[in-house]
Amino acid sequence: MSTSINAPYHHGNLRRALLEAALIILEREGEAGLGLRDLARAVGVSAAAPYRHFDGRAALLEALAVTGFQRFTAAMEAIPLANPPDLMAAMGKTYVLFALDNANLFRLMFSPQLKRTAAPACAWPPTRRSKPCAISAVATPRPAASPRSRPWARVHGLAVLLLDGQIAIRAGEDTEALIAEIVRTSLRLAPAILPV
Amino acid sequence: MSTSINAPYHHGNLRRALLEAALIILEREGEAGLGLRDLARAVGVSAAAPYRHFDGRAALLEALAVTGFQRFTAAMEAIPLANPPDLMAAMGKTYVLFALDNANLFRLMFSPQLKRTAAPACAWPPTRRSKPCAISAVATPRPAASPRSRPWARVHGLAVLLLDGQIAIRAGEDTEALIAEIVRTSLRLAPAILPV
DNA sequence: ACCTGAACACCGTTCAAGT
DNA sequence: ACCTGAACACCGTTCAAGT
Repeated sequence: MSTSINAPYHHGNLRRALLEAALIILEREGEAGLGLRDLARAVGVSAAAPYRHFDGRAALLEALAVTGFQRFTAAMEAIPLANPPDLMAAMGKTYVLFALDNANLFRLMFSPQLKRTAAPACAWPPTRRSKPCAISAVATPRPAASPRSRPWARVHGLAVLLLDGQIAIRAGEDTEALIAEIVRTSLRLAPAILPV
Repeated sequence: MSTSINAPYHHGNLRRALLEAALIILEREGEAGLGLRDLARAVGVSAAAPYRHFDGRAALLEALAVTGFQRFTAAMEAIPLANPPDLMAAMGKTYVLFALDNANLFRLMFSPQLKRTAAPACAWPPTRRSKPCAISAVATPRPAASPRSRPWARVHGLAVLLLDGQIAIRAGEDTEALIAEIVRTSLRLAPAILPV
């Protein structure tokens, strides 16, 4: 019986189990509270076991960030497929809600302490040219980093302001509607009027 | 001779020495790289000595944040006294430049992991009513946390975007001028047009 | 190939003891 | 009153050894 419980870890899915447990701990305790030994304990494995799958704590954090960017990109790329009446507003809303729903993961994704060994997998907007969807029309690649060419900057700023509690949402307010309105206004004005 | 070197620490300025050294290490290594034992070593004192002056690492971090807010507030309050032609632009520029010049301290000041035991000393805009300067005309107290009532939110967002590298400044660009222009535009439009 | 156990050099924190 | 030395329970990381 104990064999059936431990069996999966001998079948190659310890890496996934570690990542899943790590995501939960990260969101509950924050990055500082995510210890490699705690993680190994949570998954029921020895303290040294994670080192078969990750080069160390920094590598684990980067792997978490990469899965974060994958989920984030997937969520953003799903929006145009639904043909919403206001595409920009819908994508901005998804952007901000992802940040609020995955606060610590989002913070980690944009943390300056990330090693970013797998650079292109740790960036938004995605740099690959293979996906010709609405994103490429809106998103500009890294090199052209002029403020004018970064329409997502405003939305990112809004997300961070909400995360930092710098913009507080009053009790009883319709969070989603408020965010949608702010995002809509920001994105509409951004290219037309504002230099950011 | 060794007496003259160690003497200051017996005269009551170990606390200040710790804070000064901590600020340097924080800016060089980031919050994660600021260890209590490293700090004690850097100041030439035993590992237990800091505990006479701070309740622990969290308390030291909060003390750092408090001095950060003090310096920040002082810098901001100095602007109106100089009677600049465009007060808002000047204050916004000071805000953003402080963030860039004290990146890790600024991040710590708004970090969600801050204990904030001394709550009013860990906030911007300052909550005290004692200083009737231009700030009180612009800054709104915490309770009224509506997006509309937070003109500093946009500037804070810009600061974080620059810190995160989400808005990159191209090589050869006039950083100060660029920031000043963005800040000026943001602050002017904020109360009039935008809901943030 | 994948995991364990024990070890190493560290932490933050506490506490008796020194001056 | 302020600091030291030694100790405690932890870390992240490494490495021989197990299966």
